Amino acid sequence: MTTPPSSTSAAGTPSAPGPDGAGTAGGVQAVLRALDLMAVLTAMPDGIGLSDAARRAGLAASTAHRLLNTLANRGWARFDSGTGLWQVGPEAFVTGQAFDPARHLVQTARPVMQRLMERSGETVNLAIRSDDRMLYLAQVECAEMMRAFARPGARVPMVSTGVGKALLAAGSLPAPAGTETIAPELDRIRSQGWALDDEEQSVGLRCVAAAVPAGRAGGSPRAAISISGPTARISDDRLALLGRMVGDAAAEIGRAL
Amino acid sequence: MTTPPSSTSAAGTPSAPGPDGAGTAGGVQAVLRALDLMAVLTAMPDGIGLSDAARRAGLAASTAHRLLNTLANRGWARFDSGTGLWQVGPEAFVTGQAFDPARHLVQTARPVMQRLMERSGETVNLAIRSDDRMLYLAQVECAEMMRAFARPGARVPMVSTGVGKALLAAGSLPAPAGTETIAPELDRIRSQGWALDDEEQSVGLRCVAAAVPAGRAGGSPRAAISISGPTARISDDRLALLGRMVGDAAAEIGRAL
DNA sequence: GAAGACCTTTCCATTCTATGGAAAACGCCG
DNA sequence: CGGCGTTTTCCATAGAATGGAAAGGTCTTC
Repeated sequence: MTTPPSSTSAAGTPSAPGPDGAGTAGGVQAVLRALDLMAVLTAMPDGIGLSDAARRAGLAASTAHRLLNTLANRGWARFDSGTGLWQVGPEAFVTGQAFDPARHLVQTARPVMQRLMERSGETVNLAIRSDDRMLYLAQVECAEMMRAFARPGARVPMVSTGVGKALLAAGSLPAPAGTETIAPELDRIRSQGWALDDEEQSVGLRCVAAAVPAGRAGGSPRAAISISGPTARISDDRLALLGRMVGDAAAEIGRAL
Repeated sequence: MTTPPSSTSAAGTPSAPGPDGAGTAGGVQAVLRALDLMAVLTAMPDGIGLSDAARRAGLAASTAHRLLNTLANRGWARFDSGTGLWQVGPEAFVTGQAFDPARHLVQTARPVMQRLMERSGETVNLAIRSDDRMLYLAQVECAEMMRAFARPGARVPMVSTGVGKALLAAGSLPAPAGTETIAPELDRIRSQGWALDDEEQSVGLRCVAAAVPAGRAGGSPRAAISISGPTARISDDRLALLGRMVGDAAAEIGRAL
């Protein structure tokens, strides 16, 4: 059940949730602080010490200590007694897997991505829009070890990446700041069917991308896939071929949805 | 559960009172409640209404409303205005990807898993121990559409699954309750090099599994991989062959770590 | 079409809870 | 050993979270 326009199970359709208390900016303070600590742990996947984490989150050490222990009690953070550092815990992974696009999209896209990787010989990525950036959901790496830059979970700007531009050209709304500056390029993308990121995101790295058509007709695309590799391999004379391949794969994923 | 910083004080002070306030059981109440709500969202990946979520978390509707909005402000929950339901948000996915084993283990294991899937023709899973259960981290699905039962993020008992028994046989500690009852089977697993789950976890589903040797010598294994498929295809006369394949693949992953 | 049922959202006085400073345990290095 | 940075505990206070009640919606039923 993807998006039935108006049919709801039983409840009255609520409007968008607004901030609850005008006095409490953003919500419940203790929860916001705990989430900020989780963000700190996310930024330091190898672990971080208590006082360091407290500093980065702008908290007193005793407060950070209490909050981290609270998070650990539910498995969202964990204390590595070997290194003496705090890390993201297993529950965060479990819950992250329940993020809807990660379940459905990745599930159906991965086989197609795998075949695309085999045919093109390059790493293939899947991303969706999240706010004004692109969020990488999955990756199928090519054999050529060429440390990719965007791991799943990473976010990148829309206007400087293949996946982002492909989605913008397909009419993703609202248009983020800076879209105007690449309007001509978006036109070209629409006519040729694929987008190019020519070392704009990472030096030496080129990406060829295409938007995944929305499952339901009339819907606007939410995801895009890309082939990425060193400029040496993604050469000018291969662009058209790779563009066709990524476009076909994107269409195939769209059909499978 | 994770190990909170230990205060293993063998020295002088007689530690009378409970740690960090006997009044605050488990930690900061508001945070615990918010995490409970996240667990509710995790259990209902397709979304859940506010009052339903409040009921399941044992909270007043107004409290749940406030906490969900707080979570949404940081992107951990999201309100789908189409369905009027609350879901896990993108930040949970981002943070979940920072869970250490998901980064390293999956990264290095996936190519090997892919090859194992191609050679065996069956779905391949990777799991680690989390508390007293096995947590599935990654999956490489076979072409034969055979809806697998364990998606990444799912947790299963150790004593009734291939991956769990393989890890127990390899000496994972502490031994969970019920280990004694399968002691003979563990002996067999050790001698033959692979474990079998014969429809114990899911009817009609057989798994052949092996533990991934620890990266560092002397360390105890933390992960295991399995081949799983319908009993019809994982037939008795293929068991030995599949067992050898999964054992070889596990060894290869261990070497690559 | 009006009443009813149910869910969501806002508001606010009260109470309980989170807070952070201080000091105590701990570990490290010179 | 003595000093320093860190982690951990404790506690009085301030302030934040709480939940009941009521308002605002939507869909159903009669």
